[in-house]
Amino acid sequence: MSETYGIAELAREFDVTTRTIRFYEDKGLLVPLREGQRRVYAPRDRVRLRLIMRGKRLGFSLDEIRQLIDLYDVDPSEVMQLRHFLDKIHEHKEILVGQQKDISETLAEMERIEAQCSSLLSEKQKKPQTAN
Amino acid sequence: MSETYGIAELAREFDVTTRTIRFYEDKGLLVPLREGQRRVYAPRDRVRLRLIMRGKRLGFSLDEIRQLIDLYDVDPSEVMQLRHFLDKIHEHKEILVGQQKDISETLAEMERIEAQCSSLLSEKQKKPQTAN
DNA sequence: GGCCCTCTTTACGTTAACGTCAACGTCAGG
DNA sequence: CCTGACGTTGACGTTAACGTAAAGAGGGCC
Repeated sequence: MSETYGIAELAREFDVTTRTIRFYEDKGLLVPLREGQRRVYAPRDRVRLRLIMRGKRLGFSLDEIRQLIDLYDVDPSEVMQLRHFLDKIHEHKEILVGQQKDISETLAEMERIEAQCSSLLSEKQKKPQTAN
Repeated sequence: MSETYGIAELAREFDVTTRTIRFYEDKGLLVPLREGQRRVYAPRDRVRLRLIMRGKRLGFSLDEIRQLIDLYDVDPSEVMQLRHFLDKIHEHKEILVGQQKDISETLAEMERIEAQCSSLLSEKQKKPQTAN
């Protein structure tokens, strides 16, 4: 019933090399099952890989990403751990909100430059003779 | 009239080392004036440094950041360059929008986990005797 | 059996982004 | 004049995140 994947399969899907996937395993980001020597990836590994890629797009290190991923596997055993988790989550949420702010600032500036740039361009195209 | 800054001054303000600032200069991200041997930073260098830090928070490489910064110094000379600029801007805007999506997805998941986590916590605190 | 293909481990190489250390100049204060 | 704070260049060290190459296991198939 449960779908499984080979390493090359995942590599193609996420456009990374198999080396990269094994590297992530070395770093404790992925823990696939084995069939003999072969690595066998379950859907949860695929989800993890997706989380990893998203983390990378946001500029987080593999270390930070691992901590993040661990948040998805909360085991509701110890209260202390739950508190700690909540702290971690708050911490990361703040970083993300900061990034949102950085992005909207940057986008605003991009659009300012863009407008200025394309107005210059249309001017030039109206009167291409005036090299003024 | 125009304010200037020393390297240590900027380093303190942005919480980086002087080594880092010199490194950015090596990479062509900063081009301070000189007084004899000493580097003298103008307000525009300070702005650039701010842009660099923001870029880093968003996970861009120094190379990408340099390209970005260059966008702020559009010289309206050549039409070809303007077109090229517009392309670059579009390109980067798409990345930023992608990041926005990644962030809001992640934030949503964080809050889902957070809710689940704190509901577990409050349960535990109501009946701390049931180690169930 | 021979060949090809995928997968495995092991190990060394590489790039970016700095850190660290050495060796030296310069200027104000005591 | 000496010290100490601050600045300079240059060179080598370090860490993260892989790339690359070598050498071999195992299975399918003709």
